[in-house]
Amino acid sequence: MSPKVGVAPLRREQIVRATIRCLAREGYSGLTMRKVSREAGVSQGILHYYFTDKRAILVAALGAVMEDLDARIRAAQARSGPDAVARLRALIEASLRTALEAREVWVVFVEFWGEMMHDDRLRTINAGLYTRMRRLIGALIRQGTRRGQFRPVEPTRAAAVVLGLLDGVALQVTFDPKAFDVATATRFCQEALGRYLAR
Amino acid sequence: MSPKVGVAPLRREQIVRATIRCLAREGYSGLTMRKVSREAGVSQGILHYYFTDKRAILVAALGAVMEDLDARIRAAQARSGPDAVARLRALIEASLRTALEAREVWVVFVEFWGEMMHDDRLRTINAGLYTRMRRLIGALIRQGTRRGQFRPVEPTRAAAVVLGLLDGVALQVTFDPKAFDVATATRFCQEALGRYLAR
DNA sequence: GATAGATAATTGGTCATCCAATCAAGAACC
DNA sequence: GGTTCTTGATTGGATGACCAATTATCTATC
Repeated sequence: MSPKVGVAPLRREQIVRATIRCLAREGYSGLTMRKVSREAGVSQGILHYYFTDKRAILVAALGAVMEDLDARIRAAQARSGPDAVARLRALIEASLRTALEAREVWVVFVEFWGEMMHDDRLRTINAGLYTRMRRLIGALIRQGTRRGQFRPVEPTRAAAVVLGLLDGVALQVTFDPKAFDVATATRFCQEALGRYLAR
Repeated sequence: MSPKVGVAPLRREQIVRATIRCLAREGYSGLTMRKVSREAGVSQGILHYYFTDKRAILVAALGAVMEDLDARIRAAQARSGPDAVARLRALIEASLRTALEAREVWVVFVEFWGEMMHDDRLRTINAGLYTRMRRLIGALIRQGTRRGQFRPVEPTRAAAVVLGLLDGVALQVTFDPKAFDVATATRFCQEALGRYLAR
C-alpha cells in the first residue's frame, strides 16, 4: 500500500538527489549513469525512463539546487522583514551560509558552468538564472534607492556588482571552507556593499 | 633542420596550447587524448611521453592560462605606473579584459575548478593560486593604506573581497560577453572598490 | 467490490562505441 | 652508437543508450 499520488515525482526526486550527491563527491566528469542508479538504489534502465539523457539529469540537478538556494534565501528574508536593506543583507548571508552548510549547491553550480559553456541549451538555462538573479537583486536596490536608503545607482549594473561579489566570495568559501568563516565573510561583503550603495 | 634548442619545450607548449583550445571548445568532459593529439597535430603516444596522464595535461593548461593572465596584468600595471591605486585599477581592468579578449583563460579556470573540487592534488594547486592572488592584491591594499589613499582595512580580508568581486564579474563576462561591455564592467568594479576602500 | 484488460513503472542485460594508458619499434639527433 | 623523441597499433575496461520482458498500478465494467 504505497501512496498512489506522487510516487513518480518522488522517484524522480530520488534520482535527482542521488545525482547531486554523486556530483558533490566526484564531479560531472566522474558522473556515470551506473553510479547514479547505485546511489539512488534503482536500476540503470529507469534513469532513461525519467530522463532523456545524462544532460537532462544534470539540468534537473541544477534546478534542484537552485530551488534549495532560493528556499534558503526566501526563509532568511522572511526572518529579516520587508526592508530592502535587510532583505539584501539576508540574501547575502543566506548565499554564503549555503556555501558552507550545503556545499553541494555551489559544487553543482560550478559543475554546471563547466558544461554550460559548451552547450547552447545549457547556456540558455544559465543565462536565464543569472538574469533572474540580477532582476531580483536589482529590484531590492531600486526599492532602497527610491526610499533614499541607497544613493542613486543604475540598478541593473549595481545588481551585477552585487551578484559578482556574492558569486566570487561564495566560490572562495566553497573551494576552501576554512579560509573564511561565514560570519566574517558576510560582514565584509555587507560592509563592501554598504559602502558601495551608501549615499 | 629543425631548431636544436627548445624543441622539446616547444612540443610541450604545442600540446598544452592544443589542450587549451580543446578545453575552450568542448570542456574537460569532452577532452580526450585523441582530440588533443589531433588538435596539436601529433600522435597520441607522445602525450604520455611529456605528461604522465590526462590530469597532468590539465594542470599544465591551468599553469599556461594563469601565466597568460599574469602577463596581461603585469603589462597593464607597467603601463599604469607604480601608484597602488593605479596598479589595482590596472589589475581589475586587465582581468576583465582577459575574460573578453582571451575567453579561453577563464574557461580553463572554470573547467579546472570543476575537477579541483574532487581531487586533493588539484585542490592544493588551486589553493596556492588563490593565496598568491590574495597576497598580491593584499600588498597593493596595504601600500595604499600606508600612504593614506585607502582607509585602514585588514588587507587579507579586503583582498578576498576584491578578488571575489573580480572573479564574480569576470565570470559573468565569460558566461555572456554581450551582457556587459568591459569598459562599463570595469568602471563599476572600480567604483565599487573605490567606495569600499575610500577613507 | 471483484475482475480483466490496459497503462505505467521498473528491471537487468546487451551493444556498439569510446577511452586512457601501454608498448614495441622505428626515426631523428648527438 | 647511444640517447632522445615519436609513432601508431593494441589492450582491457568502462560508458551511455537501448530494449525486451516483467511487475505494479490504475480503470472500466459488471
